[in-house]
Amino acid sequence: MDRRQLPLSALRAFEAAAQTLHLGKAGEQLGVTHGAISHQIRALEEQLGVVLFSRANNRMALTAAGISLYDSVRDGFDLIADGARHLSRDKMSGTLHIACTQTMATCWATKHICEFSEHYPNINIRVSVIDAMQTQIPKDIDIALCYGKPMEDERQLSMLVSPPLYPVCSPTLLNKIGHSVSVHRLVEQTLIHEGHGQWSRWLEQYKARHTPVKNIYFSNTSQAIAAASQGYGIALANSFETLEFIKNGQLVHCLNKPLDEPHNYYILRQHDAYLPLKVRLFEEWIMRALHS
Amino acid sequence: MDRRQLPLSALRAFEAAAQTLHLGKAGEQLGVTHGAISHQIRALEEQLGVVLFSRANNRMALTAAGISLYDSVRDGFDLIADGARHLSRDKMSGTLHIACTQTMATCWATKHICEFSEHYPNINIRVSVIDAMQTQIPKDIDIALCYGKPMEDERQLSMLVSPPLYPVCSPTLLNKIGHSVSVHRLVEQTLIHEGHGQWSRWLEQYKARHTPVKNIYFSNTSQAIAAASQGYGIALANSFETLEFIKNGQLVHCLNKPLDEPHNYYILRQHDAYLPLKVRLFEEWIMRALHS
DNA sequence: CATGCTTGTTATTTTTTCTCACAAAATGTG
DNA sequence: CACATTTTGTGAGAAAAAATAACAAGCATG
Repeated sequence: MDRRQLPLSALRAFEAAAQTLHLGKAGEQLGVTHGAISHQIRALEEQLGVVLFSRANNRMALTAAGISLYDSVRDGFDLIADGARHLSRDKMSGTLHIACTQTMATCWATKHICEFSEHYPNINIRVSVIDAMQTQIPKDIDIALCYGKPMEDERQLSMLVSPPLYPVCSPTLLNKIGHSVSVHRLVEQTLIHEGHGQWSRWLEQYKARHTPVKNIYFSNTSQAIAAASQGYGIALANSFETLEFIKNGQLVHCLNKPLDEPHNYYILRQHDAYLPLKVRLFEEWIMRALHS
Repeated sequence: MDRRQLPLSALRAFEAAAQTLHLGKAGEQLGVTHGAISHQIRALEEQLGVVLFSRANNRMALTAAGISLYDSVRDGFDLIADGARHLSRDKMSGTLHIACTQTMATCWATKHICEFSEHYPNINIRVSVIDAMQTQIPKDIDIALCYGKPMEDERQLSMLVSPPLYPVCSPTLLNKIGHSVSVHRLVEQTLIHEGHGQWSRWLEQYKARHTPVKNIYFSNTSQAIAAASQGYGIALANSFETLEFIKNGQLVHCLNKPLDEPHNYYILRQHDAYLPLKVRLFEEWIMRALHS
């Protein structure tokens, strides 16, 4: 029996008949007459070359082959019906456990997580903070938004965005230091670090031999950005992290010299063959947000 | 999505499209044009109220909902196709391990086992001997033919035949003792026992107070029958056990007084939810043999 | 033995599905 | 950039499949 020419309607009729063992009731289930069921079953038996029912004594009973086929068909249709049932937006439920870095939760992801939550009102969202540069995620996390060096792992879906880091500061500070500042003038300002050594690489990339005059170190980027937005110095951050601040006028790019970042935003998921729909939906949501 | 009105044709078209991500190729798989697939998918999306493909850039890609549905549909159809594939007689293979008592193998079951084997030439048969009155069967036995008191167990299928035991002897012996022999005359002959104390119950049922004159004891019924057929005395046996001997003229009923037997022929199977088709087929074969 | 229930069958009608032809949009190519 | 090619979408009509209605036949039950 070729997969591509399964007599599906006949199999559905057979299923109903096998369940009820009564052509009339089977027809009622499917909203047709007993004749329709009879036709379908006859055609099915002919096509398979196997007798599925014994019709002795005016009563239907499954043959061994019929029982065997019924097992398969019932379970197959159950699988399909369950799959179809859970597709519609209002029927989706359960909790989606998302994890992301502190910085992402503060700067970029919140907006998209909240919009996702509004769009799928019956999915409960729980957000946990994890460290950046994650390679494995805890068992209770469905999906994680990470930032770091791309890993080769099938569970890991690279988001293919590697936004460059720009020096940013408050507009006030930019006015003070002047708009067409040189690399050498820039590094005379307070540099706000966020723990990943990115300023060193930026300075190296732009051949800034000068040791920076003053440095402030934070443990994560959102703190660094907050400090920069309040005028305390110049931070290095990418457009995802600074998007809202720049829109609000709290931050500006103070030099058009990006750090080419080998780091990436990526998604980590549990390694399940059957990824739950809610996980796939969130992934799709994030991907769409990134590419628009 | 109600189980009884799944749009099966549309789901099959969807499956092909999801696999190929190309309406033309999907149509080719199913032997239709791309237009047919397009119609079906459109109808499916409308009925489910869910977008299954993103059609941006002249290229099809599954949405999250589409992936989820595809998982279900693919596996569901696989299940059904596999079930249908294994139905036809010449495609069945593997080994069926049957067990029965020594007596059954000698007297009754052999014929049916061999005819079954001829009818399903690709199923290998292995027959093992087990003790009668079995309540559990070894793990490597697929199905067992037993004889004993009916047990209440879901794995046990009573065959509902409880054939009465008749006194039988060779025709020569019957001529010697006379055709219209009384119970009291009968028990003056050599009684051939087979280890289950059935003669005692027969004598009790027919109020034969006389202690039988001579007794021979065998450990199983086939030995007792062989002895009786060779004229050594009178055995008690049922029609299943004596069928061939009576047909051949080696044995005759020597008195029309049956022992009402509380024992039964029954079938024991492994307790699997999915009983393999070959097991069901053999069971069906035996049941049909019994009721015809 | 008659009545009711169940399955089977045939001709016909209804519904579904498919095709064909063309449209629209995007991609790749010279 | 124009043009051929590829791919999906669509609508009317054709083809195919499925369902119906009405009746036949077999069996069971009372």
